[in-house]
This record gives sequence, C-alpha cells and structure tokens, in this order.
Amino acid sequence: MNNPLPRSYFEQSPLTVAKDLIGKYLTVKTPLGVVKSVIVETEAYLGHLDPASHAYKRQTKSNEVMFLSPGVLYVYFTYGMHYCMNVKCWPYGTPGAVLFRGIEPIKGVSTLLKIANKSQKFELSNLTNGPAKLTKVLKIDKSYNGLDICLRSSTVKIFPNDDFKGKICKSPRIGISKNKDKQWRFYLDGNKFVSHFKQSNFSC
DNA sequence: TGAATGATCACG
DNA sequence: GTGATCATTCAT
Repeated sequence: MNNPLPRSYFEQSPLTVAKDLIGKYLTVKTPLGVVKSVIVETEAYLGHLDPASHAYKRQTKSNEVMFLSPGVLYVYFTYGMHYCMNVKCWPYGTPGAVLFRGIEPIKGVSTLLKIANKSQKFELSNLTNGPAKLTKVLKIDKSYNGLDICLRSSTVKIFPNDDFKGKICKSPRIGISKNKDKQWRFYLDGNKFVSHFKQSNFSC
C-alpha cells in the first residue's frame, strides 16, 4: 500500500497543487465505511495575493488553519447551510488552500448511496459534483477543520495515481466576485463529476 | 433568477 | 447592534 501524499507536497503553491491533485485518489473514512474517489475538480486560493481568498487580509478565528502546517484541512461553513473542504498549501504561516469541487467515487459507492438514502439507480454524480455536495455525502463538517491528512492514521488521505492519463482544463473560479479573471480552477475534461459542466470560458 | 439560511466582519 | 456579504444548492 502506498503512503499518503507527504507534507512536502502541500508546501508547494496552491496553483501547483490544485492542478496536480486532479486524478489523484481521495480516501475518506465515513461513519458507514471507507470511500475512495478520484479528484476531478479543484480551485486554488492564494491567501495574501488573492482578494477572493478567505485569508486575503487578516488571520481570524475562522481562517486560522490556513496559517498552520501544509496538509491540514480547512473546512468552512457558508450560506447558512453548506460546508466546503480545502487542503492548506504553502509553508507554515503563509496562507493558501485548494478547494475540492468534484470527485468521482470508485470504491464504497454503496456506502455513499446509503448515506444519501438513495437507490442504486440514482445518478451518482449528483452526489459529488459540487464542493458542498461532496462534503455533505462524505459527512465532512466543521469537526474536520484542522485535520492533518498526511498521517497514515488520518480519516482523510490523498494517494498518488501513477497511471493517471487525462486532459486537465482550467477556467475562472466559480461563485466568486473578486479576481474573476484568473483561471485558477482545474478539472478533468469531459468528466461528469465536474460541477458547472457547461461553462463557456475555459482552456485546455 | 431568486430563496433558503446563519456565521462573520466592517462600521462607528 | 446593524447590514452586507458569502469559495452553494435547488426549485422556479
């Protein structure tokens, strides 16, 4: 069995990590069993350099884990009802993160359907093709904020995928009002687990 | 296109 | 305290 991606991997720029995470394996130990997925969509947030980042101007109670060690999760609550999951990048003290926006489950599919209370016929992509959808079905909430995913013992881990072959495209990030021109969203071309499948402004 | 729904932050 | 905003989702 491989080791999960090490802390040094997450010390890189969020832009580097966001693009490189496409195609890698995400494993999450849910209350009902382990689910393994392929990461198919991410976005980079560049902390002090990025007006759209939650850590652009200052360090607060809610964004503090983005200033901690690379490889910890940053989970935030938004719109009064949703959780979104990021992994902290860049070295300790320098805020930055990669948001998980879409994943394709490949093991533990029945577990996911059970958590969502859906039948085998349900279109699986509708459960994981959005940042708040995937946290909901994986039962990721604020209690995961600050979790270190570089440890073998962690309930969330990311593993390499040496066989990955696929075309990675990029586009502006979804749902932000600042820094809209930057193409800091990355996704696997043609994959149905990618959110906002129909988007005009992209390049590959 | 707009409602749901609540935490957070800037302001003064 | 008040109001605006929000890295979303779903129904209309």
